[in-house]
Amino acid sequence: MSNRLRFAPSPTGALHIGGIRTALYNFLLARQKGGQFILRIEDTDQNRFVPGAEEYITRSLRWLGLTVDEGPAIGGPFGPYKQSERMLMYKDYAIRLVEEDKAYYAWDTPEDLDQKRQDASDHSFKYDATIRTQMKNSLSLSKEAVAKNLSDNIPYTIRLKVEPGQSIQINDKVRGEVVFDSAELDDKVLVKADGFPTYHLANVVDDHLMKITDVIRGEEWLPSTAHHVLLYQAFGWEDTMPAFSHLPLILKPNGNGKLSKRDGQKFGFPVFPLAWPSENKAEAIDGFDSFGFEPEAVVNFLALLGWNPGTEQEIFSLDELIAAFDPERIHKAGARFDYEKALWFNQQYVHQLSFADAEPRLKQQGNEAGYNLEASNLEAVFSLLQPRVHRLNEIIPLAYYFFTDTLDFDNEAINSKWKPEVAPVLESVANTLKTIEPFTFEVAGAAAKDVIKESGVKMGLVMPMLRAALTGTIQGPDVFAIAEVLGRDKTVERFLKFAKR
RNA sequence: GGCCCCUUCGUCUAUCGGUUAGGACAGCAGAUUUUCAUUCUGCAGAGAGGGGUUCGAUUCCCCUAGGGGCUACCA
Repeated sequence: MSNRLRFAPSPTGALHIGGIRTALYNFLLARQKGGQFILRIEDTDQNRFVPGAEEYITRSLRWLGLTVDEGPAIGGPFGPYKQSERMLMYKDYAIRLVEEDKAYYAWDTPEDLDQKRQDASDHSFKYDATIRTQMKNSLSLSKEAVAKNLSDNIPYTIRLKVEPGQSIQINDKVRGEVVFDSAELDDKVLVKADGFPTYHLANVVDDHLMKITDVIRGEEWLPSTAHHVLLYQAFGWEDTMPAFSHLPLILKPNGNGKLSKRDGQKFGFPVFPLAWPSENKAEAIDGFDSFGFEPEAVVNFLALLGWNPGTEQEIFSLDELIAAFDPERIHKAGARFDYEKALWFNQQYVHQLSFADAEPRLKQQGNEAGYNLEASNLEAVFSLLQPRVHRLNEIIPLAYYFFTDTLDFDNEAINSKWKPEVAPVLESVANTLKTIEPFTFEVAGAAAKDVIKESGVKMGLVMPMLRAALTGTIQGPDVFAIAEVLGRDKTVERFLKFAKR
C-alpha cells in the first residue's frame, strides 16, 4: 500500500510558517513515495473557529505549490475531510470503547475540575486511575445512577481509561525510541460535553479510517502520542498504526520560546505565507506574499529549517526536495527563524526570474503605485534592477524614475556633492548626447566621458550629478545604462533641467 | 512542580570514534563597479560544564546546567 500523509490544521486563524513547514514535509514524503497528500480540517472546537481560516489554508497551500490529493474542496474516497462533517461517528467509536470497559462516562463539570485543581497545591491534580473512583463517572457511580444520568441526558464527557503499570513505547522517526509510563498519563477526554470529539479521538479515528501511514507533526504532540498509541491499542488498530515523526519547533529569532504571530509584527517580517486581510487594520497581518517573496523561496527556506540532505546544496526546487527528503535526517533541536537568511534565499530566486515570470506582477505593482508603465521598456528596467534586489516588489519603487518625470530629489545628498562648475559640464554632455549615434550606453557613455575629461572638472564630481539628474538620487545602476533605457529625449531633458537647478 | 524532548561558529547546519571540526546566512577586509547594490576573494567565528567507556571522543553512557514542549471538556 502506498504512503498516505495528511496535513491536519485546525481553522483557528492564519497558518504560520511552523504549520507550513509541517505541511511541506508531509507533502514531500507523500510525493516521494508516490502516495497521497491529504488535507483534513480539524474543526472540532466550535469556540475557536475563525471564518475564512480554511479558505486561507487552501489558498496558502496552492500558493506554495503543495497540491492536495484529497481534501474538503476536492473530495476523495475517504471523505468527508472536515471533522465537523464526520461528527456522528466519533461518539460511536468512543461508546464502543465504553462498552469494552476501555473508556467511561464522566459527569464532573468543568467547575468541579477547576475546584479540584485549586485544592491540589501545585499542578498535581490529574484525572487518572488514582482519583477516578472519587469522581463522578460510570466507574464510581452505581449502575442505577449511571443509567439515570444517561436517561436524563445529563451532559457527559467520555474519558479514556488509562491503566497504570504499562510502558508505552513510541518509535519516532526523528527522535528514536521514546518511552512513557502509563501511570504518568491522565484519563484524557475523548468526547466533550457538547458531543464533539477532542483532537485525540478524532485524530486517531480519522487517521485510521483514512488509512494514514505516516504522521508528521509538531513536537508539541509528542507527549500526547502516548495517549494516541493507547487509543490505537484500545481499538485494536495497532497493526496499522502510522509511523510518527515529531518535528522540532521553529523558535523566535532571538529570545526564548517558539515563534509566534506577534513576532512578525514586533520584528517587521512575515510569519505567515499569505497576508491575512482584515477590515480592522490592527488585525490585518502581512504575509511572505505581500512582502514580495517567491513561494519557491519560502518552500526552500522552510525545508532547510530543521532538515538538510547532508550535502552542501542549499538551493532546491520542489522536485529536488521531493527526491532528497528523508524524515530521519530531520534535526531534533528547535531552529530559530532567521529572516536575513530567508531574504537571501528569496534573492537567489528573484535573480533567476525570467521577465515573463515577473512582468504581470511588475505591472500590477506599477499600477498600484499609480505609474503608467506603458511608455517605458519594462523588460529593460527589469534587467537593470533585477540583480540589485532581494524581493521583486523592490523594483518598481527603485525604478520609479522610468515611470514619471516628477523626480524625488534627494537634496541632502545632492547638495553635499554639488559644485557650481558641474552645471556647464552637464549642459555640454546633454548637447553631445543630442546627436550621438547610436544612443546606447557604450557609445553615449564613452562620448559623455570624453566631454567630462575635456571640461577639466573631476569625473567624481560630475558622474553623481548625472545620475541625480536622471533619477533624483546619487546611487543606482550605471548612469548610461539608465540613459539608454530612458531614451535620448528624456535623458537630455533631465540633464539640461538639472543643470539649471 | 511532574513528564517528555533537545544542546557544534551570532544564526541554519555537516560530521554516523581518529577531520587543520566543513558549508551557508549575517559580520569584517579587499577586488570589481569612478556611486550604491550585485558579483568575486579573503578573514574571523563553535563541540554548555563535569565525570566515565575507549589506544583515541563533538560523536557512546551518566550527572549537572541551560533551552523547549506538554501538563484544558484547545488543537
